[in-house]
Amino acid sequence: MPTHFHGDLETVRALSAFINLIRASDSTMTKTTAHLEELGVTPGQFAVLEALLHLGPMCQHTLGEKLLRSGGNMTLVVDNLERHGWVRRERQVNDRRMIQIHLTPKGRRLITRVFPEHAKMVVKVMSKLSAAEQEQLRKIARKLGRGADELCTERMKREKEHDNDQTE
Amino acid sequence: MPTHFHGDLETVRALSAFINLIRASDSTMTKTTAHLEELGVTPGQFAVLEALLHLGPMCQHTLGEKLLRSGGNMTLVVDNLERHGWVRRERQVNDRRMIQIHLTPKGRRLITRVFPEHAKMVVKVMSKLSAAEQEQLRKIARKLGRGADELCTERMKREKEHDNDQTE
DNA sequence: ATCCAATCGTTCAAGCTTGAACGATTTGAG
DNA sequence: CTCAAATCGTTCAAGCTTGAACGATTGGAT
Repeated sequence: MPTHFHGDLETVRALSAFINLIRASDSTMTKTTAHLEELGVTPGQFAVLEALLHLGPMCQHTLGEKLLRSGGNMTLVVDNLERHGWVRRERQVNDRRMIQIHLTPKGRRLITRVFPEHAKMVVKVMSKLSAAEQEQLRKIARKLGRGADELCTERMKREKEHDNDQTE
Repeated sequence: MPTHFHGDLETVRALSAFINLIRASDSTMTKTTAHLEELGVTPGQFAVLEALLHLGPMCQHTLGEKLLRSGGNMTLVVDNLERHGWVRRERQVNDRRMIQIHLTPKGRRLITRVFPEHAKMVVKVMSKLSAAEQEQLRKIARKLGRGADELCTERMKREKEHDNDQTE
């Protein structure tokens, strides 16, 4: 969608980059997760399984941070994964607040089989870009994502200090 | 999240670009829509109001295409916007299947007031990138988005032909 | 003129996502 | 040690999103 907004150059530039970023993300995500549907695996579930496969067992909170999802969401997704028998919860003995999530053999078999298909689909979608463009995209997107996250944490820090100022 | 996946160079490159794209989109979207919350405007509602402001009245189906949302979703979002008195439905006389969505004066006042704040936030988030980087991002993301959409329509076309082959 | 296919909006069930409130557990300051 | 604050997972209400099924309407082929 072209931005039919007329304003100063800086704003138009930022809005154009933004809208194209969002739409590219939307389209590629939809495209690359379409094949999961028939397996009864949701994108959220796939993301958890993939993280567990490539990063190893971890507690739900860490999982939520990695995947940018809320705690409540992680509980639900892990519930569903557990119901399918793809992961198991293991209460930590040294800190009983944490519950580490492990792939079951069944879950490992699933994600090991499904991930290559996913990777193939990503390669196919990305092949619309040259290798150099993919590299540029990676660098720029990484920089942008980091920046946005920093803005969020900065704002949270400010609000926290502001709260402290008020309560003192 | 680093991809701890080890495979051939092409796959690693595509996956790295992909994951950073998704995360950048997620983070910037979250950041730039945070201020809408306090107004009782959801991101989906904001998107519709903005489209109506900058592109003019249009029917729900077109709206769904522009915003990459399903028809059922558009019905719900327009319902909620109508409930707030921000838009009105107008049945077309020449084709009674279509319903054109118009901004009400109240809705126009709202989006006219809110959009600049949104734009300011986008500029702020994007300012982590140089002007040249923003331009590169726009071009690459646009190319990628187009490519992914084409893949989708191609697949739909193939499936359609396949259906025809079967029914014939 | 008739009828079939396509288009558009609605409805519904299912699932995802979030934020807030809550209980259990741990940590650290005094 | 003691207790307040922080951390972690759970629960819940609310809202978003989709796909499929459905009725209304239109266009085109015969």
